[in-house]
Amino acid sequence: MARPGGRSARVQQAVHAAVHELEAEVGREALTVPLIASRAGVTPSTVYRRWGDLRELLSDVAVEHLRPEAEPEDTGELAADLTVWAEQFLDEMASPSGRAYIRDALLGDPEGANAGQCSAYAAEQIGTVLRRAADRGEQRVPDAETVLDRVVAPMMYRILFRPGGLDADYARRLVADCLTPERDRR
Amino acid sequence: MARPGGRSARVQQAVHAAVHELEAEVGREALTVPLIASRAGVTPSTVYRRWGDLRELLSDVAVEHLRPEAEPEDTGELAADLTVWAEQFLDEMASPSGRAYIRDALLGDPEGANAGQCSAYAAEQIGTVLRRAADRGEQRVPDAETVLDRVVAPMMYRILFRPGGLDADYARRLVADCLTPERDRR
DNA sequence: CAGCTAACGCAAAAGAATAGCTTTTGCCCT
DNA sequence: AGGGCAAAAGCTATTCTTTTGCGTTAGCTG
Repeated sequence: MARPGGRSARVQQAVHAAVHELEAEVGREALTVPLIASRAGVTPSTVYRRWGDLRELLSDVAVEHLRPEAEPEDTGELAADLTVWAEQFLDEMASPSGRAYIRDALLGDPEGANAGQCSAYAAEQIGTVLRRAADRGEQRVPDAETVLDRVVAPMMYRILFRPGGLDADYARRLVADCLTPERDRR
Repeated sequence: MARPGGRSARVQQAVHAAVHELEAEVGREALTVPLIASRAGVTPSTVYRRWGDLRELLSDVAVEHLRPEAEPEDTGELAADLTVWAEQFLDEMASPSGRAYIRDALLGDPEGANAGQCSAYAAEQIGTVLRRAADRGEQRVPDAETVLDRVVAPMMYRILFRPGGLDADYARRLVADCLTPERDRR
């Protein structure tokens, strides 16, 4: 955006707020650009020009919803920190609204910038957990890439491609397997 | 569908064929229901009634594209079989058209049936590879779930959420790590 | 072969998206 | 401060998509 301040900023905020309100009032399926624009006190053409289409707008909004609200909990031990974080992550992402936001974020975003942001959020939180562990002097702290591959990716894959059968125990198993590489599998 | 044979089947095939043709001719972005319907020799309302909207239709077509065309190669050894398969899988899925099909399949499919089908295709191919290995009497053959979690899921996650930086070497590493669980990580 | 009904065609109407042009409003420069 | 430039929003007409109601066709069943 060439003009971050003033009217542009107000319009962006009004439109995002309108999406939030209308999502709650009429449901995601019933959202349309004219409806959102009218609620935001803006003309539809403004929305089309700024966002291109409804999908891209919803993609933007979805990324906001997916931003973590707090720092990961600090229990004093890596395994517990990661487990708690993974359980909560899975819980949020696998819920109906979480799945809807993920899909929206992926969808209206051919370049992958919004999707990349989602991954960056997770990477950031994991980085925090791992850094704490390293600062405490814990041994065998994996790197963030490994945790993304071994914990986050399987959860996301199942959320997107294999609906059903996801629970906190699965998250715990992934974390445990990730932290104990010598464990034998059949 | 209550009437699998006759006209219904012909319409379905004509519409799918029209999508294929037009994808090649005008590009995915330019596809519209009226355009597809006219090419298929059908009225738009028929398409809307059968598929609901464009996204669901494209989701159906995408799943067809994602169906594997051949059995996995048989090299006589599990590690090589899996490596070859993963390399090819990543290559196809990470390509621009592969990514587009994945997104389409996920998108127009609130129930997740089409997405589940994609995962089932991969599981089937992996199952074939693992079964061969077991029949040969190889030791330490993982189960299909493990391969999905450790090989397929990370590739898919990166394709969807972290564009860029994907190559055959990554696929090889995932397979190797999956087959040698005692390997130490930092 | 006769009846039933799902599925399609047709056409009208509602709604959404686009494009051209005008107006407003930040922002920068003197 | 004031003036000029250009980005962004408003307005409106037009096009295209989507929905809907009703009549027709054509598989399926007895």
